[in-house]
Amino acid sequence: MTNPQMPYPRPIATVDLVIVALTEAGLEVLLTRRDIEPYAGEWALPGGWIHIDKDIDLEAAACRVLREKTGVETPYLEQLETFGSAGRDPRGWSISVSYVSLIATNQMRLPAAEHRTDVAWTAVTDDTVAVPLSFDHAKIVKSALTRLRNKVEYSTLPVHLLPSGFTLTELQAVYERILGRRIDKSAFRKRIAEVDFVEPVFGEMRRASNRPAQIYRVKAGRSTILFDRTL
Amino acid sequence: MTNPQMPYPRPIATVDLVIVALTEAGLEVLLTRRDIEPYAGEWALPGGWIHIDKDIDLEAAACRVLREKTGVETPYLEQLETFGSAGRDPRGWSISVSYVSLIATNQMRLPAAEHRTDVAWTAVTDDTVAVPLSFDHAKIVKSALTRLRNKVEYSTLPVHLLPSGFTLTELQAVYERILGRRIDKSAFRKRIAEVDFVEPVFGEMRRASNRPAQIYRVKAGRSTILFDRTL
DNA sequence: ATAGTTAGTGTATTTTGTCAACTAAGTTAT
DNA sequence: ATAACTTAGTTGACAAAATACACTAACTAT
Repeated sequence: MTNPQMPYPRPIATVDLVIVALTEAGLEVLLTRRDIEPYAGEWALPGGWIHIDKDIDLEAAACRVLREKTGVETPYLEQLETFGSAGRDPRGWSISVSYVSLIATNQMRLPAAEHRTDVAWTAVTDDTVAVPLSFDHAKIVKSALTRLRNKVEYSTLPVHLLPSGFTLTELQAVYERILGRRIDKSAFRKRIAEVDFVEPVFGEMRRASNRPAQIYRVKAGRSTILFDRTL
Repeated sequence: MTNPQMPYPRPIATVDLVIVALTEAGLEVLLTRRDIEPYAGEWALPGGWIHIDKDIDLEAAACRVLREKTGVETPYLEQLETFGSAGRDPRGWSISVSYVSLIATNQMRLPAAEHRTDVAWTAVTDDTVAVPLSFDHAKIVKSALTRLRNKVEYSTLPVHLLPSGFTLTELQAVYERILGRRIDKSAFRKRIAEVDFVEPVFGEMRRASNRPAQIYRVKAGRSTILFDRTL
């Protein structure tokens, strides 16, 4: 820093979001089609420039992007990793602060309604989406899903992928689908009880042609808790 | 993004480093005294603007700062968290991409030689340094040390705080000092053997007035490995 | 009633962690 | 020389925890 009064040229600064939901098909990521250059017409993560006049901080910028794309107001939002280099954007040296957001499918004001071709949920396999992505967004997606899978192993994070009322069997199924392996029912319930982050909603039951299941909700303020050990 | 061809005003972009070493006194963090406004004369984390003409990417910028301050060339360097807001720097909306670096005390070309008053190692207690820090750097230090302590629990990360040859007892002592609790010798050695990341340097022994101890080194390419379970 | 299905719990077995003792190999004091 | 001391490194008994698997419960459909 020889003379910082003389301003250095500044890099481009953006936030990009990996918005994840779990559907029947598996994990899906929300993508948008770019309407301007560079990469016009191609798929990219929802994101945008930081508006230094409107956004009070990074998280506010990420929230704004999320609201604009999905209408979700109070999501699970976590900073992921920051990518910055001379080459990742043809317009010049750029920084992307990336965030992961988990949302329950039913929480959205359907941003990907059938007739829209500029927003789409895209299935993820092997931490990769099926379509090619602009910039280094494929790397960001991979980073997000690696982090997600690791964290699921020792946290209550998957509740954010479910609606507010759910059964323990449903919760277990979310863990199993993300981890890609079976979990023992009794071990799973023991762990959930220890962590003490859900409570039964008395009277509310999920009914089917079998024994009804108790419906649970997250205890106030305990939505993300880390386990001592892995599942 | 209404018209991104018209450039938005860009935030200030910097990298800041939490450089950690372990001395007899405990964990210490390297601080520098600022020579220019804002906060001239006060302590801050080593850091600097991203030079978009010289730095190829964020990690290169962090490496440059580390080299300038400590002379260390091949450190353990890990991206931590990115802080950005309208208010954290009086000069305007600014982004700080923070990194943690672990270095062995003896690896440095003494940046904090006795006669220098602009660089200093400062003891950490309770994830806080003893002196007040500029900007939001106290928050960055806290974030770094929280991450460090968590990660020590399930990774081989502490080797980076030791010189290249070390005994298992020395390695265990590093874990114990960071975690602040005793670890059972036999359990510790079992875990280290399982992870298989160190190997004995045959013939080299640490000698004292007792039974000599085998000296170990990190196996090539296995310097940072995660455990299945916690220590 | 009975069969079928999923919810929810209990238990035996195996695995893992804890604690403490033990042997090993050197130095130092007598 | 030898006994005392110190730290290195290993072993085994016991307690605690994870795992697998079976069992009981509560409903619907036939």
